Amino acid sequence: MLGKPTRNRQAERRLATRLEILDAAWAVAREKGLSQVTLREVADRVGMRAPSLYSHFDSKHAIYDAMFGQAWSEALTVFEAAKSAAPSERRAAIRYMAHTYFDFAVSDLPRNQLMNLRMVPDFEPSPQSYEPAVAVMGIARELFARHDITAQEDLDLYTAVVGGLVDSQQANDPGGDRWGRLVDRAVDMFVDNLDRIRHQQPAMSTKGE
Amino acid sequence: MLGKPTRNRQAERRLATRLEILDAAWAVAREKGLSQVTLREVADRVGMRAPSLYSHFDSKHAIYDAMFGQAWSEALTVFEAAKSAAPSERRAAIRYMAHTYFDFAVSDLPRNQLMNLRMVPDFEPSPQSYEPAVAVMGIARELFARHDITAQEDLDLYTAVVGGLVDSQQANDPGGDRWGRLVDRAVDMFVDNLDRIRHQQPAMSTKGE
DNA sequence: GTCTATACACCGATAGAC
DNA sequence: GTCTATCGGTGTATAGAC
Repeated sequence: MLGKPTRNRQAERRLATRLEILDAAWAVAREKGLSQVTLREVADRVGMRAPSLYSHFDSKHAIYDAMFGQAWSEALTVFEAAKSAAPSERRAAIRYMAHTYFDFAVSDLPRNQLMNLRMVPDFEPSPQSYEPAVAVMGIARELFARHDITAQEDLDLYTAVVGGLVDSQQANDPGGDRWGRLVDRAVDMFVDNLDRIRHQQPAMSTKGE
Repeated sequence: MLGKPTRNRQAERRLATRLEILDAAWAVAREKGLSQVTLREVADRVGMRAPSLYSHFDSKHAIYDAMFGQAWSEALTVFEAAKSAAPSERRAAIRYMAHTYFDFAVSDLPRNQLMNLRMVPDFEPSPQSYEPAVAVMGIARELFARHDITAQEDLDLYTAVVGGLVDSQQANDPGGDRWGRLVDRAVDMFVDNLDRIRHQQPAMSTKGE
């Protein structure tokens, strides 16, 4: 008597359909903007009627949620590679991480809009989709820890600076590099500030959470 | 024969109604969020039917546009006062301006969401409503010029840093001060970086746009 | 000019037949 | 699973009462 097949054709087909729907949603987002992603438009692109999408996703927010998870999973892949490829010297390493994040964020407008919330009113990611986002933060934290940067305030300041550069770039000069050119300088500014603070107070290096 | 009355009661009434509508829209935004501002809800609060709002505004976007103009006009008032009250020493002056902007932005979530776009899909402010926003930038530019900071890159870096602090604060710790505590440090970091760059290249002080 | 009633096109979501 | 039909919601256009 044969047992259950190791491959489940039905589950594979179902997963493929889910991915097809998400691809269509990304396509609409990139062509017409994130706010123009409607169930009818997405359904049309995959050859369905709008209500049929509910067989694969509980709601429109569930589609956004899955896209959010995809986006941060992509980021996780990029950051894991960057972690291995990063230079060993502190300033160079942080420059490398900053450029990695900046380029990734700026290269895809709707993806970044979705990843950093806003723009989709009332959308909150599920814990599951948030997982890769936490993992990305963990990688950044590890890399900073290599260079003895562990204080939460230091990481907060860094994320605010790099996030501010990304936001300014996308809002005021999309497609250009007016703020991209400032990434190295911003990192230098940050590292110099760290050095200065430690020089003044050399005994507070293991404070952060 | 009497000429035209100097006061136009009809125009006054019309303006008052416009302000009443905008106040109602702000109230909805603060109570339920910016995305929950609907014409029917706003109309209900001022004792009208939804289509009647079209006697006072061309569209819902026109309401957002007027709110955008109001918000930046408030900012202009605050910044003009700050300009007069700012300390004369450079570092202290920039700290003062940074705190002024940070506190203003953080104190009203929906206002800031509207001022810095996003969150309202497809909304673009009209040139007229954008005017006070430009004026605010002009004031900031003047104050920086007092301290010989005129290069566009320097201003770009500053706005990115302060904007990043505001965004981080509102997104990750609304109501708290986790990033607010970093404002002084961020300004110091910025000013130190300016000093360092000038010390290295003392002949590039009049480069910016 | 100001407001209302009505209507339209679109949205996300649900119910039920097949 | 996917369909059709439909619901309550939205922004908005228009015709007409006052």
